[in-house]
Amino acid sequence: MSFADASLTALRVFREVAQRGTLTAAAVALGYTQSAVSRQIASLERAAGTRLLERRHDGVLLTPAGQLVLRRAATVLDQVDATARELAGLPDEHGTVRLGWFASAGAWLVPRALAELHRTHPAITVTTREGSTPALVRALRAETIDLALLAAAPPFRPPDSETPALHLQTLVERSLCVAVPEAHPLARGEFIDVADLHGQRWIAGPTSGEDRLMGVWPGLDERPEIAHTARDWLAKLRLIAAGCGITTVPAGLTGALPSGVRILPVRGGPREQRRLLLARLPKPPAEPVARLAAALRAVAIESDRRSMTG
Amino acid sequence: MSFADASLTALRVFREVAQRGTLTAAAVALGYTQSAVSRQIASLERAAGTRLLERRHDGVLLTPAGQLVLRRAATVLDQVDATARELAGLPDEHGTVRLGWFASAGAWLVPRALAELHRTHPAITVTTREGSTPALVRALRAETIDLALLAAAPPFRPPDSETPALHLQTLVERSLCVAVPEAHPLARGEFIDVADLHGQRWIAGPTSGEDRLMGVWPGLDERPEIAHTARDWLAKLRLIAAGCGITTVPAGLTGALPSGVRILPVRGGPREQRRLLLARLPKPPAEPVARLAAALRAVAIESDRRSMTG
DNA sequence: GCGTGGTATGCGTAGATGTCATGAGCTTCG
DNA sequence: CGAAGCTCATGACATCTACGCATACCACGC
Repeated sequence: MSFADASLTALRVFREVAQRGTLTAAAVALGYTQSAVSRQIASLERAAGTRLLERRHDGVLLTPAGQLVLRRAATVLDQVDATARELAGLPDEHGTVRLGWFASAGAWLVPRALAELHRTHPAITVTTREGSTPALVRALRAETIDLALLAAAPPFRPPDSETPALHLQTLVERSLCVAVPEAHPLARGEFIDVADLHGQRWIAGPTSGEDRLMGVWPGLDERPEIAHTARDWLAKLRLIAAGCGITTVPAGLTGALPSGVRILPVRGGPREQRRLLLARLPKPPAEPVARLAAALRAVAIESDRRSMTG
Repeated sequence: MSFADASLTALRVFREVAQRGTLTAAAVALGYTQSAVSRQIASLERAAGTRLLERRHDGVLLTPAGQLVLRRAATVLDQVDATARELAGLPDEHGTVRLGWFASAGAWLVPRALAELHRTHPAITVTTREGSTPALVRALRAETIDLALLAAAPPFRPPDSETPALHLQTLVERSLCVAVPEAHPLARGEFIDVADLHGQRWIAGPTSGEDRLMGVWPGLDERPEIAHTARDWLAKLRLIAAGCGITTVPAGLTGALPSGVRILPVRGGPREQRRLLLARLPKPPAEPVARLAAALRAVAIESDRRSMTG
């Protein structure tokens, strides 16, 4: 029994697990039961002769051997799938880029950049997926996506500590803002004082375990009143327009506002910087990947300049 | 059902079949029955949605789709096996070259070149296999060997017509010679006249179907008398030393003669040129492969020079 | 303590993957 | 021409694998 006896399905399952971070999630994604996934991993580990995953109560982590196997599995599966496409007479995927993005980038930056890219390079096809930062990072490592737009807050640590380190590029760095209804008293000025945020009703994101609470201004010295929780930006902004509360937003969202909402910077207190990062594996990107990266960069910078001056 | 559902075993079987040229031979090599191989291929073809092999009465040929799959399968299996080695803590195979050679190169050129290479580059490991020209060509295509020493006779056609064409390099081009016992009347002169070859007793190679008869001087206008057939060079030469007959030999064998045998050129009749070719896939070779190629070239040329002048 | 995440495992079944035996097609040889 | 010898294909059967289901187990948070 050696790794050479591993099966392609096992490699597929393993890649999915590495990407999802959880046997259960991988099972759902693959349409398997959790037990099937558990067994596949067990069999792969038996073939490899080592543990590939470190089991934790909140999911799994890749051991060094697991990282090795993941790298190889990714290229193996890519080869196989490319062969399948080629045999099926489908266009090969060299002109296709897979982009992952975190929720707030989808409202503004991604569509703009795709439109721009389609104008200048119509031959490039882009597929995208939304995901959380850790999900996107895992997807990058599993080579399931080629590029990821990530949000980062101080202290700006790299999003994972595995090797090789991801290639990171800061697209823009902006201050966190607050979105308020146009009719709201806070909406009268050109900025909001941090002291005025006391006692507000907040619209937060879904509380996602380890992550810090999103949507509420950080560092408030009170227990915030969460009036609503929503994941979707459009829902959140509509709730604001309806006067149901206020929430924090990245400055980049300015261009995508529905009527009835104003976005204002906050003065006083520590500056809440947020970075928009473009991440990829450190190896040199294929040409369409580089094109998309360039388009994202261009749109981000241009929109940054416009919102500074406008 | 798509090619993505193919199994690694099927790919392994397919590679072996491509390398052997026959389901039956692949089955023997793999320790399977012929029927198992047949089923595996059938299942792979079902997954691919096309025929990968053209069935012929004397074996199989790869269809264009089959060539595509072979290329991919070779890299996939290489990846998997490399992973297996790495997990097992074995040294990786980057320093290893796999060389294939046809029988008469094994007696002289190969050992000399390996000794030379070991002296100058002790870190490079070489594994070798003997094989017929078509077997070696298939092994090159299946990426089971990195380099092949081939023999070629006029009209010097490329050894296969698949794409991409193999990269071929002529190491030496020499005339076919005849080996005779020292005590033989023909051994008295410095050369043999083609007319004197009439009525001799020949030691031939095993009659291998399509191939022309080896060991007997080509173009004799009589039915030759085959006294013995032998595959092994040492056996053949010993038979000659014992006076049992004569046979044709490539000139390069001169340096590896047992006592009691003389090798002489033949005058009269058309010149029977034989080339020693070094073949590899057209992609740029890894550094150890290039080193071995250089060593083979050097030894071949040097031995050519010595036998011309000596 | 109990509900809610996670993973592991016993059990029964369906399907994949082998072997064996046989068949069908072609070439070679007597 | 017919038998032998080679090829690949295929029906019948055994076995082993890998799945789903149900359950057990463990750690965390309320």
